[in-house]
Amino acid sequence: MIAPMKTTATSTDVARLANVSQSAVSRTFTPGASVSEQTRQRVMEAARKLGYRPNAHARSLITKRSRIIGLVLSHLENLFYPAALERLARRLQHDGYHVLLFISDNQNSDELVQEILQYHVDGIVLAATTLSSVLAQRCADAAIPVVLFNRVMAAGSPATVSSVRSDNMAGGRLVARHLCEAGYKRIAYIAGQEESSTNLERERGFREGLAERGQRIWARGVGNYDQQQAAEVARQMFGSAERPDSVFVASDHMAFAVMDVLRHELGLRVPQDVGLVGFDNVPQAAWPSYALTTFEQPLGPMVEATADLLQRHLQEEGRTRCENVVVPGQLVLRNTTRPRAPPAR
Amino acid sequence: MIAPMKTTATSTDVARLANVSQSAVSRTFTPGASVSEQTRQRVMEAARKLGYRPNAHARSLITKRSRIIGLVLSHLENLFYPAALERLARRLQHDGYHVLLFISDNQNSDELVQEILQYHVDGIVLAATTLSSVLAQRCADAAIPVVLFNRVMAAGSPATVSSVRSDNMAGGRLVARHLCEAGYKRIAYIAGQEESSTNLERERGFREGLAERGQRIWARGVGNYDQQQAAEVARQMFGSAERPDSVFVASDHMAFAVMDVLRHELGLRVPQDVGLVGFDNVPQAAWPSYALTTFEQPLGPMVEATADLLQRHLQEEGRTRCENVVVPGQLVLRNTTRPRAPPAR
DNA sequence: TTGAAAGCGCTAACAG
DNA sequence: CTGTTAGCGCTTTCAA
Repeated sequence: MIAPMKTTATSTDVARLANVSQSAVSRTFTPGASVSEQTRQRVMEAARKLGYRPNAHARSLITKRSRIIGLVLSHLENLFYPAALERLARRLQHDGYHVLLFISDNQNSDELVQEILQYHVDGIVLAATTLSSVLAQRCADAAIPVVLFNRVMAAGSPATVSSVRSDNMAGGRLVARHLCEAGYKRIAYIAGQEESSTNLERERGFREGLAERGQRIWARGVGNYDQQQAAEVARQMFGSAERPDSVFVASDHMAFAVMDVLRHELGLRVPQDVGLVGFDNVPQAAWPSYALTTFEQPLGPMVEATADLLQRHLQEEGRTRCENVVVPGQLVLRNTTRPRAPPAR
Repeated sequence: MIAPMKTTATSTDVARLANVSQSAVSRTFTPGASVSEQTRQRVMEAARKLGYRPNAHARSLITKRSRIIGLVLSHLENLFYPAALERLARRLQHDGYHVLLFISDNQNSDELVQEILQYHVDGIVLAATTLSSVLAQRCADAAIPVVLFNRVMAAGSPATVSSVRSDNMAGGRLVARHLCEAGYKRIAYIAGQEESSTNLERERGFREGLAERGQRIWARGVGNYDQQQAAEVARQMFGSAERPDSVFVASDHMAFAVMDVLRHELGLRVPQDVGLVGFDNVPQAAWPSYALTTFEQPLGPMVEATADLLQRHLQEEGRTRCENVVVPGQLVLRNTTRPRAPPAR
């Protein structure tokens, strides 16, 4: 109905049209500022006519808050991350924040930090298992709130940043118990990125769980959270007659590749010949073709915790003790492991 | 080695420390500005000491370019989108741009436009099959370059925005030919979102391809690009004895759900009992458990085209004719359809 | 409640 | 090549 405006209107334009001061315009668009209903109306009217919206850059220049959260990711093939990304972005958007995306390859972390800092983001979420801890530290040094998603700082790091993760240790332990109770005897482990906190914790819990039952890891390989590598490991590990009778794979994403090698390359049946357990419970784990038994990392609670942590850091302006949130997860039993006991009748 | 700076240094600080003017600092950080090697060194030195980086907001306030691209997505479950997201973000990041993410639910498109506009993004990529055209139009009206990814404007829209898509029509046609040549006789179609341009084009091409061979769609259902709905359609469609002998599903994502229903709920064999073809060629289509025959939408070229289009719009400051890029794709034959002809011996 | 004035951190003329 | 000056669009004292 109205001709598209070629140029963006400024608060000055609106003020002029509404016959008020620039401050009045500003106040109208500042929740909780004191403006009379009358001026507010006039300003809104003028703003509508001009298609005016406050310029976020000008605003953040003076308020020193950009309402932007930097989100650093590395690889999105593991479906856990896109899912997390979507939920987090939704949640932050709901709170009036927006996500600025950074893809990292784990190299050039210095450069990346500089880029992030330029935008004066209000907070940073590091969601990449494989990201170096120095990146986190750099960001924290710049006095901006950092929360690690699905990982913690490497042991020995100054560790001044918050984190959210699921209970990887407990998860590993539960998987071990489940496998033992199902009667598996030659239990293998396929690791993710070896030095990542997720892998370290999962493997530790797994070993402990096995030890409880007087067992230990019968064979071990490293998949680095990569499908190709995991598949290769599976070929080697299950290629000989003296093969494991079950395997815990450190992520669902790798587990799918392993299962495909088992079934389609080696002709082994899952779970009859080999029991298989993953970790994450990504949507695909529920797809009937896989029906993967796995430990669930509860995305909803993890994202909520992340957003909450961020909010708290933002409000408390600096002095907030960093926190390490651990959200509980659960084992989801599907069809890739034998049931716990033989049918009772 | 140096104590973490609590507060961010400004160009003024750097100028003072380096004993130069503020402009000298600015020039040092502006590629292609004229600064003597000497001053440049001194500025860099001072900047390093202070941990200085130009403030992106202040910069964009005056340059009127934010080097931010708004990316609007709706649902990320369809793996085509996370993959696109990652590549696009990488590419833009490489060019010195960054992606600000917006998740849309197709409602409140007005509000969303306002939010986007606040950030004065340099360009917008709309990557959601199901997004309303009015959103696109609004953005275009604000005189900011918009490129539609994997879709075009609805017919009848003012259509002043560029787009990148694969050759959906040709894809549909190829699928039809392939199915006919493989000898299928009762060929079904499961649609995506009915009014989306992707679905319209794919279905049209499909119908034409069938017509060429004197065939027509034998049964039809609507899955709305959703797995649940697609599964439900499959149950109905293949539940009776008079069932189709093959089906073209408008996206891989739906096709996986359909295949699982076929195999695991209805006990039908693919491809022996039912031939199945998808669209997209997402990574999962290559997983051996699915080995889905599908039409590939070539992500690399599509993303390149999107970035190029954006670049061109940005450089040509306004007057650029809008362009509709169609990148060619190809049929990827896997194991969900019978081979073209029976074995020759 | 309102307006005038100052200034956030930066770049872009314009002289020199 | 360099510094001075003005001002991007906004919020925020401070007085009225």
